[in-house]
Amino acid sequence: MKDDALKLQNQLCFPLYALSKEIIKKYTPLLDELHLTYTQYLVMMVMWEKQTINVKAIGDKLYLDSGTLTPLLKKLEVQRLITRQRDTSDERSVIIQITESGLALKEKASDIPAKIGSMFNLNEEELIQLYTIIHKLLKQL
Amino acid sequence: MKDDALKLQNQLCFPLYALSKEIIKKYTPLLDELHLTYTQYLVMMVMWEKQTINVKAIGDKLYLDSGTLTPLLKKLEVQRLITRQRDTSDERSVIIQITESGLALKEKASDIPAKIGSMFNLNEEELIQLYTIIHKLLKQL
DNA sequence: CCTTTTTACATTGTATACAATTTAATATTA
DNA sequence: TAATATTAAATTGTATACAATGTAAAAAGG
Repeated sequence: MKDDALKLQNQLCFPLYALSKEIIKKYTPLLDELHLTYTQYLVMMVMWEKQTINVKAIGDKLYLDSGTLTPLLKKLEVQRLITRQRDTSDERSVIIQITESGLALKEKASDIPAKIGSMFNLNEEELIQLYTIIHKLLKQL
Repeated sequence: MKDDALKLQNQLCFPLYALSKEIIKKYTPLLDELHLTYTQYLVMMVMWEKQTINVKAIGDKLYLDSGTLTPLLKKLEVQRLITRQRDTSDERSVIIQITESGLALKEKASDIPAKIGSMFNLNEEELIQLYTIIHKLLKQL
């Protein structure tokens, strides 16, 4: 690798980490109204798409393990947004189901993407570049 | 904003968050040898550059607050990598100084950037695009 | 100069993250 | 099929993150 490229890569890992945190901070006030944290919101997005899915599959989608998901899902259960039950056909697995309240919350969350998007002043070309590179990296790692 | 752009932006926040976490996971085995976590490594990078700096300035550079830094800096102090002392000219401020051991650790860490870089199969153009867009976003947020 | 405000750090409380281990169930294979 | 290996969750322990609050010091301003 060229020296320049090495230097540049050095200036990428930290900004990526910082940017990720700053974006999550922007979500926080919007999600407060729904009584969700960012990670809980990610899980609910999966649930809005799937309605029924097990813990393992949620983890695969969100790059999270049971150590993170188990307590988080218990909190969503307390809020009556989901239910948790063992899979009778495979007792190792726990099936997560969205509730009526959970589904209803989707409407309340519907304006969040646009609000967050409006904070990103990127043009279409930049969005596509960023999308392309990030997904390429995620596949590599 | 166009619908397409909105959809794309939706597929950006989460991948950014996931990518950031995956990259940090790649650092972990390398940093284990130095008995540092990723965040501790970021602080040490600041110390290698500055030698002497106060907590507030570290926080500004790394987007971290005293709630995160105070306990982390105490751990680095226990490891004898830094010292902490009140600024006599402004008793509100705490001055962090790197120690000999702390400086010595820089050599051990010198091959980390190249090792991480080798996991990024991006060409120069992509590196520059990513760098440009991330820094643009960080400035906006 | 004295009151008010701001600043820097520490503390408290909540919520991730994740490695490592444990437990129970299922799959594999000798 | 009995022993072994693998898998899915849960648990434990450590380390962030950060909002909110507390505390003490410094700055501002009347």
